[in-house]
Amino acid sequence: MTVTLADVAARAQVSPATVSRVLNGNYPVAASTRERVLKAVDDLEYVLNGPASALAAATSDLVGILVNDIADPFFGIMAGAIQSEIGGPGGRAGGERLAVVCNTGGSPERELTYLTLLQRQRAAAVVLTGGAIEDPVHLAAVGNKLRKLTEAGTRVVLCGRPPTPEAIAITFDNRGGGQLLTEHLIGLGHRRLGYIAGPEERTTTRHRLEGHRAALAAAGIEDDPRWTVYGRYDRLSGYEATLELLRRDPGITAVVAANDTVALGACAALRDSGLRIPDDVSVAGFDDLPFSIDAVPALTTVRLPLAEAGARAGRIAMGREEAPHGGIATVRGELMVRGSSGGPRGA
Amino acid sequence: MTVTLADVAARAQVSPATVSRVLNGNYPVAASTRERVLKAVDDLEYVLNGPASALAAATSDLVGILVNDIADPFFGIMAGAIQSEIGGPGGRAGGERLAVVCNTGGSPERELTYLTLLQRQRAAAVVLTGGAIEDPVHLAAVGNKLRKLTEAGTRVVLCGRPPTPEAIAITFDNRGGGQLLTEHLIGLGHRRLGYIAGPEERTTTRHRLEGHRAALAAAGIEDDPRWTVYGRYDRLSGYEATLELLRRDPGITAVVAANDTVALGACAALRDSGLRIPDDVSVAGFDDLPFSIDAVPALTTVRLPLAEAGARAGRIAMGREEAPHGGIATVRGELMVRGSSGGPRGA
DNA sequence: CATTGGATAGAAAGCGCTTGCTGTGACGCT
DNA sequence: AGCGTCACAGCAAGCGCTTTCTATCCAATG
Repeated sequence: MTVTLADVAARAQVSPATVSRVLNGNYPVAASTRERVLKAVDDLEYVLNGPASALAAATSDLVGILVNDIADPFFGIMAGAIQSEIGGPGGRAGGERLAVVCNTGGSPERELTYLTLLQRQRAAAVVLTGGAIEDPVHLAAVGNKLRKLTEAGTRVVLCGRPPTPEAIAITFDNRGGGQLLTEHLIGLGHRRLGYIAGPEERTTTRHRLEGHRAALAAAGIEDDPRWTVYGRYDRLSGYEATLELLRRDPGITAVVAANDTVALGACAALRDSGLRIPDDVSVAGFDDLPFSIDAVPALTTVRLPLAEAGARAGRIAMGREEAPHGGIATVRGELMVRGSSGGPRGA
Repeated sequence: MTVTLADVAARAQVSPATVSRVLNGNYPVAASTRERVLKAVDDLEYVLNGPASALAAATSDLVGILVNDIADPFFGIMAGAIQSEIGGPGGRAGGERLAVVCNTGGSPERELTYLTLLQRQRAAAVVLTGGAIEDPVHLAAVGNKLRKLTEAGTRVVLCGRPPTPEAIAITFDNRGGGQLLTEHLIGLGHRRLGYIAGPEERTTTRHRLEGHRAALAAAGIEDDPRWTVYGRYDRLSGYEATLELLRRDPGITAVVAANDTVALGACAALRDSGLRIPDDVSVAGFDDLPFSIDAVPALTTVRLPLAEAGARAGRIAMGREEAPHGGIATVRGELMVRGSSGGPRGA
């Protein structure tokens, strides 16, 4: 029924070994033989059996990419960039690799399960994106898995994740970015800044918030606890948190959001509350996703080089680029000042 | 070095066959034996060898998802929904499956290569999303591949793609949606409507445009060829096409875009041209992606139930839902009237 | 002309798992 | 008591490929 290597070998009048070598191209095969084999492959429409060759060769051409939410462009952009570099069809690399994008939904258990699944498939490499969860138990479990994977020959790279001892990391300077943003707002004259944070247990959330607070501290502004609201990384969360901030202190003149999506929710809440942006309240986001420039007014935010970071992580995962010195590369964000931020009301 | 089934068997004092049966749970094993085996698995931190079992069982637990652009939420949303249904970790289904998201970038060759790669992996199922390319040669090649896959036991489902004889299809009524949208605009009094189409060779482009023209025809409006510009499904394309439309006929009072992303570009171009939306020119999108509601004014568009369609496709692919009658289910879009559309200038 | 060695091709031993078929006791039936 | 029936467990034959080692051929060398 299905065509096997042996069938091709028979048709080309060579041994299976030779066919295998033609297909893998890592052993001298006479040109005439090669052609005969290739012709037979073509005639028979032969398709290699992936599992069988993975078993025999003890490696597969699968590359895992773990993301929190595939529907979020933040992850989509990174995943796309990683994939373009791992040498799938159309990529520049040699062998044809299959990217396995795994959607963890931010759940620690799923993250672990997916890592096990990838280990089971003997993945060639794994790239984990997005912030980590700061639960020591989970962190240890992930670390353990990553070590196992590495030992089994799987290359592990973190992209936009805090570094761990177990893997090479391309990490974003969320702290610095947060600081930049808040400094900008303070520079405009703002003194009462609301902050909409992400989920409390995520590293990304903490780092961005730390940057924000560092900027406040540097300017000698006391951070009123009422000015910080935790939420999720989605639009609705931004909407609700903004209403909450307004309730707690109607006097805030700026809202800093955990990311652009949250910022859009904040804008909507402000508008619905009859406030103008930036005349009454300034808004800032984070990430500079493509849609941020289309908000009205366009969002002031911190641009993260998502595609570049993903591409680099992909190349490192494929061994086509050297790992950064010390195994860690920190990528800075760039402040994008746009229409959503301005001087405070009455300034 | 690596732990194998045999090691587990030895430790649990049973045969490898028994271990395999415990792990697959499709053969009676005494409770006491099972426990012993499970304990051994745990002690040894055994991880099944995916390729080996795929080879032996002649099926894998990989499910392919083909998308045009993973960074585009349109595809991200569908991919996420499909994945949540195929029973990966956290999904409701039984076995743990790995979703392989393949980014074709809209390229026909890559599409074919990925299908071959999935065939090679003996994927359990494949879901193709997004519009197809209307090149007969390519269509035939894809059809051929799909037939091969089906014959090999891979379930093939199309999601948001025009039906083909080779597969079950959940398809969007792009034509009807396009018509709805333009009817709405005509109803508001518009008579000079610019249309920014997607790439000319895509089915989605053609269907939406056909709907638009049908609405025009029904209202007795002659479609001036100058009013249609082809482009890509991205923001820049919308921006440039809008300027082009304005150049060709400054008198247009509405712009219908191929999708929401294009519509945002159109809005930007109009704004940059000093035109107000919808006072001077109305704008309409398509898809109702999450950001569309955050545009200012919010985008009038056609909502496509991306997540529902994806979920359904996923369930069908997993054999957990019956295929629709005749193998084709058509999903309609819903007109979402929002702020970006209004009566024409001077009405 | 015998010898050496490079270039190819083949034989065969697995890779680690699944599964059809074959035991083997224990149980219940007549 | 005798025998068919179950419920489990094990044996062993692959699944289709890779790769080491070996065999062969032929040109080049002394």
